[in-house]
Amino acid sequence: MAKRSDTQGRLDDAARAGWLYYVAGRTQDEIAAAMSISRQSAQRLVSLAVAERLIKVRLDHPIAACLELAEALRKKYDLKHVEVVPSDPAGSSSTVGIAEAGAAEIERWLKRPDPIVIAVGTGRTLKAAVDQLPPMECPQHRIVSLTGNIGPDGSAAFYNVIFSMADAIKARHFPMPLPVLCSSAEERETLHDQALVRSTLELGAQADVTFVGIGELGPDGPLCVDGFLGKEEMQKLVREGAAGEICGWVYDNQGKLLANSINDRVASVPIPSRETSSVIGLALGRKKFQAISAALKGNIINGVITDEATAEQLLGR
Amino acid sequence: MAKRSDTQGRLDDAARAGWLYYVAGRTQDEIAAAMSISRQSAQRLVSLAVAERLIKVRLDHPIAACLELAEALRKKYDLKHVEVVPSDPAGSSSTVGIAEAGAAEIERWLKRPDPIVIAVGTGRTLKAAVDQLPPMECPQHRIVSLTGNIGPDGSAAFYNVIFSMADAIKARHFPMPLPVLCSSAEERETLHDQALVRSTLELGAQADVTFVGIGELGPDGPLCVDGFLGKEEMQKLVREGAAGEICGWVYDNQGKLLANSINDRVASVPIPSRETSSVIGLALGRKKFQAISAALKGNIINGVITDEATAEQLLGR
DNA sequence: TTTGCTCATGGGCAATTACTCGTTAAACGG
DNA sequence: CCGTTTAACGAGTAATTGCCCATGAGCAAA
Repeated sequence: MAKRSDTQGRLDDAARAGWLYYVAGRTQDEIAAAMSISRQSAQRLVSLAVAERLIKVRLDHPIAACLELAEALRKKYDLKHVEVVPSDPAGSSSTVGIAEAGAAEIERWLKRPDPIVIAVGTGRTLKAAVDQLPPMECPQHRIVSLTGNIGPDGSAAFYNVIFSMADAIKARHFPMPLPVLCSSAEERETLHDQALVRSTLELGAQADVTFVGIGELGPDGPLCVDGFLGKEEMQKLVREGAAGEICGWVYDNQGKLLANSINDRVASVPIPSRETSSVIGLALGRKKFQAISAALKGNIINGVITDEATAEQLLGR
Repeated sequence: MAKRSDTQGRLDDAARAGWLYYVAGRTQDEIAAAMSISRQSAQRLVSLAVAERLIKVRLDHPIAACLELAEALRKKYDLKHVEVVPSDPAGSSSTVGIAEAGAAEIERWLKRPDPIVIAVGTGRTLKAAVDQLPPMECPQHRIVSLTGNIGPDGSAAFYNVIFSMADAIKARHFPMPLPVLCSSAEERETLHDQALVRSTLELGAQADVTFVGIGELGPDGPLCVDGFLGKEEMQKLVREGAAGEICGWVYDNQGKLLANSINDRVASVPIPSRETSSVIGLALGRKKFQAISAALKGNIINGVITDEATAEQLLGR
């Protein structure tokens, strides 16, 4: 073994040790014995092989791509939590996979023994996720709704998810006995001054984790479809640069809340602090791309659950 | 997380855990926390991902192919030690690489602090390996030659390697003061009865490790070239099914020693037990393929150092 | 030749991981 | 519906691995 101090020889040894360790599955002790070096040296060679990128690991499973996309998204937007689910090739439903994944994440939070406050927004996607929740007993937690549960016509809004959720998991729940949009900023002030509403507002601010849907704008967006906004108002919003909405809060394509008459009238609880809690958006699909992208850019949310295709769009791939 | 008992979901989890562990480099504790499972379960998932071949490791280094060939050879012939060196594309010399690798392996044994007995055969390949040995101080070991050092013309044989080796490593050495071939079986008995020879024979039987060259037969094989056998005798041997020789012991293509007049006259020490010691053959090249293959099949050697091309031949690739 | 620097080495120790065992829960078959 | 079988789980423990540090060899500049 004439000269082993040269770099090439050392890399050869590193490759050999790395191969024995990762491919052949030997222990570092065995490698050390086989190469007549100390175990510590074997360990150094293995870690050198890793550091020099000689060994490459890949995951042969559909989920692998998702995890990579998730990691890329997490880095790009500095997120606390990202989940990317495989895209349904048929791609018809907007809740395939994401609902299960969202439910799984909600369930992870619910499993915690220490009491937490979970805030939820509204929307079809979130509803689908909550519908996937298994029956549980979580009396230690509290669920608070960020949005009002009174529809534009006075009836209960369909996609207010808090009741389904509370039903499934047996937790104390705090709905917002309000409409989604008030008629004016003054009315909102009055309504928010009510004792019941005020405590809900305070609870919302304490949320440990928040799950929200992300709504796109335009005549087919949920705000219009569910009758909260007329088409004219919607067109005006879009002209003013609105890109999406979360719990009724409308933001532009940089994720900045618009300073306009709509946001002055939104009765929802302010979205909990992204500094102290996780705010996780559930959304996928080409139609919602702009809304998701803007929400991420503006740090309105610091977590996202989406699908492969949308994740790739968000990464500009 | 509706159903997690199904195999698909479990594999997904395994993939996720495997990805987090191997790609993201998280610890199993972190994975367990992230997936809301116990650390033991995380470990099970990671090991499941490995068992199910979900994670694949690849080594980007020329030596990887050699290591794979070595592992395959080791399994095919149940060998104790295999080393495969990259083939020299020019392929002219029969000692390129193999000499260095052989020297490295000899050196590994020499580095051992506990006293061992090293037996050596003869041949050009082995000589080249020994010439690569760095100066060492190994007074604790003993080297014994398996073959005589007297050539057919009464001079010292060229490729008896024990003197070069002893010179380089300063160890006690035990040459065989004999020819390679005796004139008859009776002469061999007489010679082996000498006190000096007898102790060498006994020492050879105790060898902890043996390094031998592998000779091909035919008019260009070492036995003929070095003048130990005439062409007529060689032709007779080949007709009788001889496929190769190690230390003068001639065997057929199944690695069985031939029961003929040549083996009765070979003065060499019997090849040490493959049950209790390592017998490592050094050889490469198309010409020696048959000899190597037969030696491996017949378990005459239980270790081999060769090159990529020869290894592929041996594996029938 | 001496001095100072760098780097590989091996010992020791703490962290991490793998395995075994007894228990529990779920699936299966009668 | 009940007993059997299988698989998964958690706890505990042994094995393995990662990392820090003191040491000494190799080497270049003084």
